[in-house]
Amino acid sequence: MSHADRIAAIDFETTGVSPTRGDRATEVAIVMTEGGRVVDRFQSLMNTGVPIPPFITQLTGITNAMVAAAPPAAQVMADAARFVGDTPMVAHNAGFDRRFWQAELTAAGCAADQAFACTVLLSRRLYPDAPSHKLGSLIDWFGLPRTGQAHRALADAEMAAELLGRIRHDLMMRHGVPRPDHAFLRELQACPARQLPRFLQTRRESTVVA
DNA sequence: TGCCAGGCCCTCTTTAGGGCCTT
Repeated sequence: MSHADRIAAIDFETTGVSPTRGDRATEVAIVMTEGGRVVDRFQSLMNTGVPIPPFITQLTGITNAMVAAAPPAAQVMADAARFVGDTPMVAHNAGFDRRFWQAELTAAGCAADQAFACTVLLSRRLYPDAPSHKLGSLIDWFGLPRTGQAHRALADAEMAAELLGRIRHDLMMRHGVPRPDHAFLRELQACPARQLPRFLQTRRESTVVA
């Protein structure tokens, strides 16, 4: 399997939704996939010194004591950046994780130029009849396994990787796209829903000709 | 507790409003 077939699924736990308003990451996890298989994992709590609101602790189970005992955020992010390298990434609601990825790497003095694809946008394209496009709801809807504690970074990154696998599987088996790589996923998520059938047909035809 | 932001997406739209999704 070629290195070019790698995609890294990432998930952050944070103190809130807005890094521009002072929210910081509390935990990051990255699940490395290659040809649809999980080949490596990265996970760490991180300490930014920013207190975690009580309702966030209730949601995630991550306490101020836990992050106080964790390595500094800059060290964790430097390790995460090395782990990812130039691998393209995917996240569930990628705009959120991309903002924290960029903000935390910038704060750590690292570059952050990885491309992101979004499993929310892809799921809305491919599964418009899903009752909900929340990560856990989609996992349950597909009957995919839940591993670990929901709303912890590694469990959510694992679920995002599973959802990505399901998306690529359906693109191949149901839509006839032979190699739904990261660049294709980004084209697909940007395609207006109305144009989706034509987009997929064009992809099939161009692949057959090639 | 759940607003905070940002972006997508739908509609009773486009000179707007509101739901969804992430924590």
